Amino acid sequence: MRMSQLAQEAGLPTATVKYYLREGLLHEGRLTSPTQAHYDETHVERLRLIRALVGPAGQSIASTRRILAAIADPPSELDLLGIAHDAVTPRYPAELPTDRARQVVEGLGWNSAHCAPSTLGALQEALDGLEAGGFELSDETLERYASAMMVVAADEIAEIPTDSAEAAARFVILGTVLVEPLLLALRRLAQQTASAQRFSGSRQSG
Amino acid sequence: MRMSQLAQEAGLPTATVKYYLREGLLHEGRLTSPTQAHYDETHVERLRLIRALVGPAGQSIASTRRILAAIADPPSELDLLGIAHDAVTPRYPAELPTDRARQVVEGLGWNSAHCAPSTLGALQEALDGLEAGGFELSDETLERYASAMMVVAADEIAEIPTDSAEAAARFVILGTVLVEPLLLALRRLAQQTASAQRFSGSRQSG
DNA sequence: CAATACTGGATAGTTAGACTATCCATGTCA
DNA sequence: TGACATGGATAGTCTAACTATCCAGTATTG
Repeated sequence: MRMSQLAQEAGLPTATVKYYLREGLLHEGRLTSPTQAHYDETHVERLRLIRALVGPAGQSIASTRRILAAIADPPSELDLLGIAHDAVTPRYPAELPTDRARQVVEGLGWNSAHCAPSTLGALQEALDGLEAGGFELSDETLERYASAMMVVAADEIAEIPTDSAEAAARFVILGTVLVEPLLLALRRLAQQTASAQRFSGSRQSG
Repeated sequence: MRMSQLAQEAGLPTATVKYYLREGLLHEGRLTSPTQAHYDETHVERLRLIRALVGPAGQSIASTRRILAAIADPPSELDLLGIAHDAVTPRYPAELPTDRARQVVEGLGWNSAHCAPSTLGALQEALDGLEAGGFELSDETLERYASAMMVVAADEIAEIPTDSAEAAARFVILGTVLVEPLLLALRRLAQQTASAQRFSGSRQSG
């Protein structure tokens, strides 16, 4: 198919498709002449993936490019997560001390040596944010949250496909990013459900 | 204190403080003359909160304004969550059908009538995103994720302070937003921990 | 085979969001 | 008194993500 049809299939203006081509998010079509190209189903799928990443998953174009690159050139299983997380985690100021984050991680019985610095930075920022908002989480609460997320994470790690490096990379990298909005939506729905139970039934729709 | 000192306490340029004043995020200082004003500790705290919201919590200025307004003018406990979630959830296209989201919620044994439309929209988008990425979550996996988030949510709902409407509003609204980055960070750390366990020990730092 | 429409690629322009800089008529204080 | 700071208004900057225009080169149609 040609570009206008590709754009139509993906529900995007051709100008946007051209933009994604320029930005290297979408692979080139097969040139049939110096000024004409053909696109196929892989382009349609890629566009859908791009939209999912920059839409619900909230990734930037630059981050999406890194994610797609990591999938296309799969790293070894050993540092898959590191690369996935680094591709996705914004840079934190290197001077941000992560003492408290480390302390929390160790307190949970996890080994902070296994944790990427950028992820520890993210935890530190989250803790700082809560503090700025006047929240203090008890250790027990933090532990409950952490074990809840461990349930999710253990599940995900267990389900990493082992048949091919490509499949594993795709699973880990996309799973990292695409499951985030799912979890946040589930949390809110759970809050609404729990709230309805606590305030026994009648709540106005908000 | 005066503006330059306020800005210094918060670690921000005065131009930014002025901007937040203009945008209505920061309450006015007490005028001591037509062109001079005094600020106090509440302004410093407010600035810290604003930075936490627009920083780690990733909220926009407009969303931050809604959040602060909801805290300042606390709604009843009954529709607190609805307002908190609406203040925070981006608008979803109204025509987006949420059939599947409803079905998932009901399948979890929750009552979709207790769920805000915007939150169902968020769930639907998350599910669509996963599908676009070629993921299919089994019902069991979805259930495990949902119950993990219910652990978190039930905890939060149970801890809503009951002494004052202000305290409750602050807890719910800020908790909704500020805990999100915490959960995402914990999930990644849990993944790294689980991964290290699965691949028995030696993983390069990423 | 000429007229027309469309294509891919390059380049420039737009929009929105979040600041940032400049001005200026007061205040303040050494 | 006079240098400097302040609050408020206004305009400018910067980045990200598109969007519009242009143009030479096909494809297509009568």
